[in-house]
This record gives sequence, structure tokens and C-alpha cells, in this order.
Amino acid sequence: MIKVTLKDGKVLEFEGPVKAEEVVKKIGMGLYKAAMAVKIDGEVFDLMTEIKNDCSIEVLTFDDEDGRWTLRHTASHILAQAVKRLYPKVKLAIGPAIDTGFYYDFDADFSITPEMLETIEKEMEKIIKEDLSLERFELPRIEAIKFMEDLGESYKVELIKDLPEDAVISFYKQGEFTDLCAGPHVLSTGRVKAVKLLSVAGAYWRGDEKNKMLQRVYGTAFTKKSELEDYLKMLEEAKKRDHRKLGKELDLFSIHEEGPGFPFFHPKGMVVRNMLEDFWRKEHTRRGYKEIKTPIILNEALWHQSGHWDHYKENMYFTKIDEMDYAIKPMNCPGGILVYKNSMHSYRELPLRMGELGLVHRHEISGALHGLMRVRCFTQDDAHIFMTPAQIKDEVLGVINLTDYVYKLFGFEYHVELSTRPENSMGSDEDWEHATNSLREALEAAKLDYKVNEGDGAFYGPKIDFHLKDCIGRTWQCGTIQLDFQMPERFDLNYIGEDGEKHRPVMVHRTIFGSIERFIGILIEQYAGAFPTWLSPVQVKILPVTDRANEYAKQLEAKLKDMEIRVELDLRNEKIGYKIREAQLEKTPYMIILGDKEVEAGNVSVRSRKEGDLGSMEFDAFIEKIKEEIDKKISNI
RNA sequence: GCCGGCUUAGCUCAAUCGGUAGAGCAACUGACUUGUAAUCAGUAGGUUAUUGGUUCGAUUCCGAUAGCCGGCUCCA
Repeated sequence: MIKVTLKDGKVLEFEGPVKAEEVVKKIGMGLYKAAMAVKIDGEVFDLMTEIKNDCSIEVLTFDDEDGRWTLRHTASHILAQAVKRLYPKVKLAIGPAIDTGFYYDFDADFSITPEMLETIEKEMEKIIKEDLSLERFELPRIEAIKFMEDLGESYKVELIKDLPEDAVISFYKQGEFTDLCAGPHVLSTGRVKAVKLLSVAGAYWRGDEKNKMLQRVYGTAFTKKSELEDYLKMLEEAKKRDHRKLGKELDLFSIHEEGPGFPFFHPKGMVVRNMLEDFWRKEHTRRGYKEIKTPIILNEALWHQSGHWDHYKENMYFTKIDEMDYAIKPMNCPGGILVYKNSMHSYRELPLRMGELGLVHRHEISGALHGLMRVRCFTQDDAHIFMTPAQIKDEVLGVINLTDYVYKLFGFEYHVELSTRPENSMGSDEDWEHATNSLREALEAAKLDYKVNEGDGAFYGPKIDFHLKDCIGRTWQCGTIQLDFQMPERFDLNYIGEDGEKHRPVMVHRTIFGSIERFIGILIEQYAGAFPTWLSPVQVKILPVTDRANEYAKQLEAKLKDMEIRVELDLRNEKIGYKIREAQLEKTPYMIILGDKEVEAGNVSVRSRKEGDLGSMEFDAFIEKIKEEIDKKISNI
């Protein structure tokens, strides 16, 4: 007798071994139809799995992340099967499910064109219609290798050979097509009700640029056609929030062929920038930071000493002054260190928090550039904290809290990563371990969930990274906290301790916004260009209905300017509807409409970009309203 | 940097089979004095990214370069 415990605590009993799908059928046929996979004692399995012992079971549908991944993984096999049917010579690499769908990497001696995707998609539809059952089987290592060798699938052979000795090597077969795969998969190809191929892109085999570039086909799959359509619509909508598009439309910034990756900020973009910087300064002053500014060009020798020459040269720009070699700074730390070294420091001064809005230049490869998100020059809202080892945890915690405060203000959801020692790095293992553990402790003290990113730290220390999402869900690293024992050593930094002796301080390099440019890019997408009033380039537009209201409009404009409210007056000889439409498209938070009635009553008619016509009110009442919104930095998207 | 795609007026986009480019918006001029998302009329605007080739003739076909877009790699 086998007892299967369901999620709600109910227990089903079976005479002997039973397939998971039979258990699900017994729960209900509706659920069976929606089931993608099952979780048996917390682990995900196929529905065709045979249950031999007592266990607890949870049915996974498309609404569960694991269920979704199962369906999409099967969709990727359908893609591979379709490609093999149409182009038998193409070799298969890997084809996993991803957050938004799935992909499959192919090695073909021809280019897969967007037109071919349509053909492949049709073949996929056929395979779905054939409703082929998926069968799982295992092979011993030698046979598995032989199996794939016979099929000429050299990438699969390599994959098998790299599996650990004791690994179970499983295959999934659907019709004439068999793929090496750990699973799980849905019962049959017919379960994939809606599938769409989205794009082709190059991808290196195993993600290594030294390897051959394969062709990656991206797609997505759903259990309902309507879900697919909704998703595609959502993607279209999301693209309208793209900061590159909005940046142009709202005249915030531009990037020119004359300077790829070097953005130009226009007057309206500068307002956003300056407001962010003002806010940044206030928050940092409040938290005991001092501000410095260090030069952009410094002698190359400094960069030898810092280790950048050995570890970061490829990303740096160089120049000559009077036959001497200089470098354009890619980071602010060496400059900050020179400031620290400029005077003696007592333990009483520590922690010393030195902020710098520093413009850095980095040579990013051309293919990496992306609007304001990845550029070749950007301003880091940097700070270097010099401290005693005992102060590490509190200081790191302080930065974590500040970051959380700032991100919450903008309504961002973020995720955190802890990056550990990379290959090309400097310092002893002990230092790295100490530094990494300190960061880990701070994260745990802050009760933050985080993901470990092995080998992704800076060359001088491990780091905590804060990632924010853009309009289509790509994440970008913004805030970072990097712990550094190396620079203090290299630059022989010290402070005088209580004992009157010299001691080595520890350094934290940290940013909150990360780069002002990237942060603005994220902000634009977060708000779809409709900045909260405190950040809006223009906060109020005054729109006279006829020129009889012009004088009154000018008076109000002057008053608003006096109160440091950013105002524009539209005196053009246009209809009020036209002026409103334009102000709305510019995403101006408030419009003041002035006609004969307002002139006579001495009040204002207010329109909000969000709520439309608010009716007439006293000018002072409007001032109070907008002032409060600005002071409290209310996000009225 | 790599793979694929794209590049036509300031912006968004047309142009049949290869026959030297057209619209809307914006700009400018004029009329209209207007009440909560586009008033009307007119004017001007282009070496079709650059460059080489094929052709009697290239926006169109082929090559190179640059930039951009989607990924890979890399990273704030």
C-alpha cells in the first residue's frame, strides 16, 4: 500500500506502484489537464514518473514557476525536433527554458533567418498537433556517448563526457526525436498549446568567446493562445517605455555617431540629473559623508600602483601629456586614495566616508553599448569609506540601508547578488575569505535574500550588487558595495590607532545609483517617462485659452518661478486642446488653464496628467498641493 | 569584439519588376481669439548613413566601412 499525501493534507492510497499522472487524475481530471509536472517530496518530476514509496505530492501547473519551465522546456525540444526535420544536418547544442520562454542553440553551416523562423514555427505546430508522447529513458555512460556519436551530435557527446561520474544520464524521446535531457517534461507535445519563435541571435558554445558561435533561437510558449497574445501585447507595450525611445521623444538626451556610448544630456535631462544629484548630496551629508572631486586624467604610474594596469587595462583609455603617459580614469578609487593619503588620519576620524560624483570612462566593446544603460562614460555616485576592520559590518549595513531607502523611494523592486573572487584578481585567499564573509554577515544582518555569483567580484575585492529591472525585465546592476583590503595595502594607507601605532584601514567602494546615466535610464522606464513631480523637467505648464489671459499667465509664471517651481508658459496662438495635448504628451504633471473665467475670478483651472481636469481652485491651494508633492517626493505615476 | 538584422526629410514611415524619392507630424509664413488630447491654408526641407562595384540607369542588386537594434561575451 502506497500513501500519497496531497498539498491540502489529504491522503490517497494505492495498491502498488503508480504513475504520478494516475495520482493527478484521481485528484481531478481538470487538474490533470492543467498539470505540467509534479513535485514529489519537494523535487520536480515528470508526470510519467512511477511512485513506488509513500510520499507527499504537489501538482504543478502553468501557474507554478516549475510547471511553466517544464512546459517551455518541452517547447524547446519541439523546436529542436522541427529544426532537425527541416535541416537534418544541423547539430544540437543546448536548449533550456528561461524566465520568459526558452531557447535552443544550433550549429548550422547556414544562417537561420527570421523568415526561416516562420517555417520552423509551422513545423512546430505540426509536432504539437501530432501530440507525441514523451518517454524518458536512461543509458549507461558508454552507451549514451555511443548513442549521440551515432547521431553525429558532437556537442551532446561533449556534454555527456563532462557529466560527473555518478550522474544519471537521461534521454527524452518524442516521436522520431530524442534529446539528452535531465527533464522534467510534460506528457506530450500537444500540451504546448501556443508557441512563438521570437528571435535568432549568436551565442558562444558554453558561453565562452573562444568557442564557436552558435545560432540561438529564442521563443516562448503558453498553455493558451490568449496568454501568448497577451504576452506579445505586453511586450509591445513595454517597448513603448524604452528609455531610448522616450529619451528622444521627451528630449532628455541623445547619443551621436560622433561619440558612440558617450551620451549628451539635454536641458530637460539635466534637470532630472541635477535633481537626483541634489537629493543624493542631501542624503549623504545627512549620513556623515564628505564630498570630493578628483581629476579625470591622472598619471599612468598611479594605475600601475593600483593594480588597474594589470587587471583593467583593456577597459581603459590612455593619453599623453608632454610625452608623459596618462590614463583617463575608469574608477574613482585611486583619486580618492590620494586625497586620503594627503594627510594623517586618527582612528577617531574613522569611519571616513568620502563621496564623489565622478565621471569615469571605460572602453566597453561596441556590441555591449545600450542607450544610457551601458555607455563608455558615466558618472558614478561613488564613495569610499575608510575604516577599521571592526567597523566593516556596521558600515556595510549602513550602505545597504541607504540603498534600500533610495530604491524604495522610487518604488523599485531589486535583487541582490554577492559576487566572489574572480580568476584575475589580487590579494591573499585569507583576505578574500575575510572580506567575503564580512559581506555575507552584513547581508544576513540586513535580512536580505541574495544570490551568490561565483567569480564575479572586482579584481580587488568581493562585492554586493543591487540589480534593477528595465521595461522588458532585463536586469542591470546599479548599486554596489565592494570590500577592499588590497588598495590600502598597495597605497600603504594607514591611520594612527589608540595605541599610537600605525594601522591599515579597510576600504569600501560603494555606489547607490551605480551610474547616474544608467539610473536615469531605469527611472525613465520605471515611470514610462512620467517622472514624479519632484523630478519632472517641467512641473507646471501654464496654458492661456486666449491672449486675453496672457498677462495673468505671466504673473502666475513669475510667482511659480519665485517658488522654484519649474514652469513653462505656452503663449502660442493655438487652441487650448492642442496645448493640452502637447503638455500631456510631454508628460507634464500639472497644467494650469487660464481663460476669461479664471482672469475674472483670480483663480486657476488645474489639469493633472494623471487625473485630467481637476476643476478650478485658488492659486494658493494649487501651490500647497504641488509643494507637498514635491517636498514629499510623491511618486504619482 | 562575435552572430544576425536594420539605416530614406528634425521625427514616424511610404516608394511596384532596377527607371535619379513621397506622406503625416514638427519647422517657417499667414489667417483664425479659441475652454480641457490635434483650426485652416501656404512655404521650405533629401548627394536615400558613407564608400566601392554591377548596370544605359541603383533607395532598390553585390562588397567594404560606420552607427543602431536583438543576443553572446563583458560590466556601473
